[in-house]
Amino acid sequence: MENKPAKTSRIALDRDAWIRGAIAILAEHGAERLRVEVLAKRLGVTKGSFYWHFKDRRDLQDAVLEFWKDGRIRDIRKQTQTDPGGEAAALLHTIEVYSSARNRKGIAIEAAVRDWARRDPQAVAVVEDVDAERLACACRLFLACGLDEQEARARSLLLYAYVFGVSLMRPGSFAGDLASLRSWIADHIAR
Amino acid sequence: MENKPAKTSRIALDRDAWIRGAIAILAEHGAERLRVEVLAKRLGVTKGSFYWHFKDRRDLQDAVLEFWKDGRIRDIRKQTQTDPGGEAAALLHTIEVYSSARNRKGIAIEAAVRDWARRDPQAVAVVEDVDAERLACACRLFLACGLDEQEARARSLLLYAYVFGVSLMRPGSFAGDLASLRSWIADHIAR
DNA sequence: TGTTTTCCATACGGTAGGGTATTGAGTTTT
DNA sequence: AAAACTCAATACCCTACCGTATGGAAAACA
Repeated sequence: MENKPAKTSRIALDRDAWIRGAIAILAEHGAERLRVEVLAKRLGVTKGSFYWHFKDRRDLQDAVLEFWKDGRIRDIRKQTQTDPGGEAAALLHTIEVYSSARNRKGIAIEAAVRDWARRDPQAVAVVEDVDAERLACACRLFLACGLDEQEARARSLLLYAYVFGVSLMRPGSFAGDLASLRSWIADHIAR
Repeated sequence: MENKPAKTSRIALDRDAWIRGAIAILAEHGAERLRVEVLAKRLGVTKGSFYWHFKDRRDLQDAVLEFWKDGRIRDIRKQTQTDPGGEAAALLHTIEVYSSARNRKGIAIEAAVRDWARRDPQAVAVVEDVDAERLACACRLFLACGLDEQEARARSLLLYAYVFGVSLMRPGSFAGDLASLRSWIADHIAR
């Protein structure tokens, strides 16, 4: 009850905490299920608090989209930065990172946002910005590997389409040795 | 166009009509928004009718999934059947058909079902069955082209992952000449 | 014709959720 | 200490749905 250690005893929620909670719901249940009462319950408060931090549900949604966009753009820049000569390895690294099962949560969020973008113009804009940045980053690497502009663009598109596509599929028993198939594919995309 | 029961002025709905309407909603608004009252309104009746044809909402969902699964399996078999020697062309044809913007409605349904499968075990099972059939059909074509088992499987996986992935992306201005990029990619996948 | 079956309307109870208004308790500022 | 600010609880209204119970009209059948 009397839990008041020092000056930060009051563990007050800020906008960022709400956004993080919202993204967890997004990953688990999708954009449609991102409801303020559910989110409030998850954070252990009531929605009375929510409407202090956000104008309305739409306000939260926009904040979530911006948060995700910034994170994704920072991430792709980090993943694709390399010293001269390491571009080919960086491409394989990117394919690995983005299609890996290690990245389950990230993939779930990605899928949720992309599905969201099927009905929400704001989500469309964000996805377009993220895709543009990713394609540009990959394209830069391919160009550094000596490919011409056209082929660099085509391979970049193939790379990301494959990565997102495979995260949607259920290869099941078809791919007995999924790892080696992935490896073959990565080589085929990156050259 | 539709097979009406002869001289009856009463245009009674049957289970199939409900399923078709449900799929339209699925394409437009996603699985989460497939609600019986909304669907009933779309069909110009009340939900009193719905509960005559279906036990509950889940019953409709399962029927929709089965309907989609049957259609998709029939379609992939049709698209990939070919005379001996036409396998390579059939592969390009398949890529073209499945990633074409002409197929907007079908792609929307596909995306909705796959998103659905993130939370619904029944949808997972259906998607797995459809993917298995599609991969098998593509693999058959690749094998007929003379590839070994491993490469045939890898290319099949790449083919479908790419096709679904590209339907989720928003290349925007990156792909100035999207058509030629797609063409390059199709060749690169099919060889 | 009368009966049965088929399909749908109406009314109802119940839950989930969005948004607002109000109050209040803890914290910071004056 | 008083005032102001921050964050949250409560109560309330309203809409969207799910599922059920019941009745009724139109076909189909006897």
